[in-house]
Amino acid sequence: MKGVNPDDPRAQRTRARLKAAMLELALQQELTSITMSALAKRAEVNRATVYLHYPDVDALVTDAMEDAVAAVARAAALCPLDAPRERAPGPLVELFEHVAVNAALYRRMLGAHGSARFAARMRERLTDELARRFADGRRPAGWEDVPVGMHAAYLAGALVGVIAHWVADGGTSEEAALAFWRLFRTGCQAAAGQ
Amino acid sequence: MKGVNPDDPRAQRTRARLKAAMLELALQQELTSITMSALAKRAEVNRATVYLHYPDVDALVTDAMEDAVAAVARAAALCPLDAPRERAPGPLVELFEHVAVNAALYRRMLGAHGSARFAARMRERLTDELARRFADGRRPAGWEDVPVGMHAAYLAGALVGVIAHWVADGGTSEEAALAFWRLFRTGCQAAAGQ
DNA sequence: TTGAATAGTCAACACATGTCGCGTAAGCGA
DNA sequence: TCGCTTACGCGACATGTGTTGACTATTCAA
Repeated sequence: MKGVNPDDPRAQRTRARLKAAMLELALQQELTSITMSALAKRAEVNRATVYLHYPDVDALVTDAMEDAVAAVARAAALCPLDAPRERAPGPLVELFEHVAVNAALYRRMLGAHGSARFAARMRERLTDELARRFADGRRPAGWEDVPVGMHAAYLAGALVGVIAHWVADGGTSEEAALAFWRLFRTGCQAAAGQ
Repeated sequence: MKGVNPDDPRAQRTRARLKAAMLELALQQELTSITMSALAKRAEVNRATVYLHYPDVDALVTDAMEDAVAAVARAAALCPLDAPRERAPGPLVELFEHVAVNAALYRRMLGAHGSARFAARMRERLTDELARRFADGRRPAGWEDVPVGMHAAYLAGALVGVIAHWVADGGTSEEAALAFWRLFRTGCQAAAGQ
């Protein structure tokens, strides 16, 4: 990892091929068994070149999943808080559908042989997105005496926990989205009512 | 990792030395930079011997932290659900105090360069412990239409999320325990009241 | 106390890793 | 188009990894 101009078209192509190769390999084997050598070979890039862009496999994994993480964080922050308890809001359903489509990837990423960096990144993005939203005033009522960061971290962790449990155990995305929404929403409306 | 009798006193001594060496090294450097060679040297054990007990660094990390994980899971399952919202129950406070004492370790374990296996193990233990408790009938009211596993995974993830955020950001264990308890408890009592 | 079972040590192996310096060729500004 | 910059390929190097087989020493049972 020296300095490589990220805007150089050659560098962009190389990174794109490396990320594509990573996603292909991640579908076939555990992350811990994916080597820099195998990545370089599949991406048809010299092994030394990989280190010009990523210091290790984990960094490449995280970058390859960045779009997915951003989509999840955005969807989470878009959920209207006043949706009825019995019907999960659209963005949340779409979030779980996105995870369902890429379930094999998320299972690998969040599993025992997954990526600590990805999991940390996902929690962090979710926490930041929710904290920003709460700071904007759009925060569920009833927890004004809890720091915004804590509240955001609580919900971000809960979402990651439910996703990890769901992709490992199976079930439809509708069930998972509704279960999460009920767990969140009940506390929310109840707190407002007392 | 062939077969080694776990009860053999020689094997027990070796594992104890390896786990101690791991905890020492984990306080000094990132987990990703801890090598089997360094572990073997510090534990005064031959490098080849390490592989008789642990297939990789992550397995050793997880085993070294197993007692801590068990303590956390036990404490979480012991919390009385009817404790007042303004005062976190004893077991929860003790849980956060335990984490505070070992904050440096938890920060490493749950951070970006931490252990996916440890994080997954902790969530899993917490989920199992809570699910067992809920199955025993000691479950917060108001979520009967949510699968027990999902509920347990939600809370386990939330706890891990709060701990990760707290050890990264700082603050007293009392504050953290109370914040978590308020986040959980409000939803809980509110749900029962409607 | 003696002997069988086995955990540990040691040296050595093929392979992966991370990092060089050098040469080539793709990209960009004038 | 020309020339400078630099991403990339290539080969090589020291080090870490995971495994093996032979030897030593600890443990436990007869």
